[in-house]
Amino acid sequence: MATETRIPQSTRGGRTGAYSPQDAIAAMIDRGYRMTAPRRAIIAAALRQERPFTAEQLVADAATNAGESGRSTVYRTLEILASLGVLSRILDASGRPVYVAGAPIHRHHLVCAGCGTAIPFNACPVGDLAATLARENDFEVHGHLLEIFGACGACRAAAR
Amino acid sequence: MATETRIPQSTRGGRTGAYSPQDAIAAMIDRGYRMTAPRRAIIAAALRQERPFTAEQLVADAATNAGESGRSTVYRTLEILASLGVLSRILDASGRPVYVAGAPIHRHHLVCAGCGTAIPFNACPVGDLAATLARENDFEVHGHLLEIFGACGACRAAAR
DNA sequence: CTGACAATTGACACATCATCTCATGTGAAG
DNA sequence: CTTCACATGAGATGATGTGTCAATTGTCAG
Repeated sequence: MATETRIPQSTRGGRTGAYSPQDAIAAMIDRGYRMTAPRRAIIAAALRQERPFTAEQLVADAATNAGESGRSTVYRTLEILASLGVLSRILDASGRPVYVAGAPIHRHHLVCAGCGTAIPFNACPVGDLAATLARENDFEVHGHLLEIFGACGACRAAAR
Repeated sequence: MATETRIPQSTRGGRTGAYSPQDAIAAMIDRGYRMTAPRRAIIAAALRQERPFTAEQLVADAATNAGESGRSTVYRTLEILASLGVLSRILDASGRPVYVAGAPIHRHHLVCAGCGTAIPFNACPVGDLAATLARENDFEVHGHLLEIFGACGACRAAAR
């Protein structure tokens, strides 16, 4: 069975809800996935990132810092990690999909157009509005995406 | 000169703020763009769409229903139309960019995952929150994107 | 009306991102 | 240790998008 939701035990990365590689590995085994060398390398590389990253970036990173994982394997593993909540797949300011560590509880971020940093926030102003709109438009709401774009302090300073 | 904002005169399509081909052509000429046969065909094809469409779909549509416009021309013209507010470029439920008729006043949409229809809405619950988050995170807000995903009535009915 | 010039076109090359296939490799259960 | 289903990864394929440049064409001045 093991259908329970996995809660990461350690948050020593300082990020709320962040998984350690061990947590991620445990979560994968828990779901019946085999633990292979490429997967370990990809998990390590993914959780090593400090900023949102594209799948293609991780292909390159895993190639240099780990033992050459194939593109297919990287894409597949990222997909699995996203499905487990270890990573979330969000959109950057250009609408391109990027991965970021952490569970996609809300997919709400402040996204810096300069450096790509996505600062998550929990306040959700959408709930009531979504319910109202759903009623008015005969629409069944499944989820929502709120991304606030702009420039972080560091990037504004660098621009000067 | 002619820096005034163009307001579409006709809304007979029934959609709020929709441009007619004539409006779109006038807006382009107004900005100094030349009116060519391919552009007329692309405008007509774009405004004929009843649902959000990708650039590639319009390449195909313009090829069959109009006189074969090149891919480059279609992409360039859609970009111009988006810059004029005739179309907006939004993201579908998969994060892929699609075009939809109308000005992107807020980029707020109810997006149906089934048929891709994007129902725009104007209520914006983000303003105060964005200001607060900006202050707390030393972040300069440039804009935001709010997309509520789900299923429209027609698609729910079709599913049954 | 007509010529001239600059905007525009579109075929094509190229780049990026992502998915699929399938022969080969390997983790892990027994 | 054997077995086999799961996993890998090289390469093909395809979708999307950008850049180039010679040929074409809209528009304006005269």
